[in-house]
Amino acid sequence: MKRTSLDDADCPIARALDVIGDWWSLLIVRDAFFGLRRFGEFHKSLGMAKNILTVRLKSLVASGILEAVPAADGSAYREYVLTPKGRELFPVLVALRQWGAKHQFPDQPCTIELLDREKSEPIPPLELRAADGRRLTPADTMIRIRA
Amino acid sequence: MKRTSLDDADCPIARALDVIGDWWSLLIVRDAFFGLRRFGEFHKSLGMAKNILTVRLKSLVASGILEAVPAADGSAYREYVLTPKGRELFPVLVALRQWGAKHQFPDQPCTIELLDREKSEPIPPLELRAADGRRLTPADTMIRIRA
DNA sequence: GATATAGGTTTAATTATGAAACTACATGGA
DNA sequence: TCCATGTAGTTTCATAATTAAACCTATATC
Repeated sequence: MKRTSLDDADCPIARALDVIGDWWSLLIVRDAFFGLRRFGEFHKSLGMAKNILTVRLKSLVASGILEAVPAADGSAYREYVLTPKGRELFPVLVALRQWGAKHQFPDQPCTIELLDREKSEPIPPLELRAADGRRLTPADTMIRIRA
Repeated sequence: MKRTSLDDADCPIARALDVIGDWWSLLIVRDAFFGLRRFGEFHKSLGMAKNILTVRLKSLVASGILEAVPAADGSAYREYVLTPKGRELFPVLVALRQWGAKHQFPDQPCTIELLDREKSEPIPPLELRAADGRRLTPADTMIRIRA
């Protein structure tokens, strides 16, 4: 009666969620994008129990999303940094951010904005586009199962 | 000692995950995009325990992601369909799908493809672009907290 | 009306999460 | 050097969530 594993599912969404589909992992990744590297930094930022932070960090390292490296300041501690695989989660975070900002702030608007650093202006919503550049709605897409 | 709630966090990612950040919710939404509507359809597709399917459906309805409507075939049963808010999760699912397909199929490539229906060709990776169309990497972005 | 199916609820066992205490090691200061 | 403090965890125990299976009721089918 274990938590059902999705790591052998055919669906890439299921496999992705098997690795990062819990309450904390993507928040750790978010903080890693924000520049946090140390156990204590994550702990303070997220306010989560230390034992489960330990488990999550180990899991993210095991999944190849984070890498544990010697501390940059020369101290004997470790630091956790995003791997290329982890950095490629950026669109997932942006999509979640945009959805959350639009739909989960019913009273006053969200005060945290993602900006284009060069122009200091907000980043427009992610759009799904076809190879030829056409904007696509969900209905414009379909699933194909390759033999 | 309840599960820590993130629904009052300032961060839109945290608020989004508070609603859909569990193992099953996004898979239910995925199936809803695929056209599934009935309790039994979700149950069969996902293979999850029925009681927690009940809880998740209720939660998704309460969050305004799904809506419970009378069955389309005139029977007395209910069906669960995506609301506009739920349909706007599409970029999240696409981002997860693309990441999972790229990184979670180490042996043989993923056999499930998302296609542009009109051309029957694969949909290219989501890209983050500035208002002026420049492609943005994570390093090209920054967070601003509005006063 | 009898039977089967859909859509749940209930129950009990297992697993995950959480808070706090505890430990080991590193660092900094007197 | 010695002590105090900080970092990074681990351990323990209580609580909450997930699971599987049995059960239940209303609906649909014959």
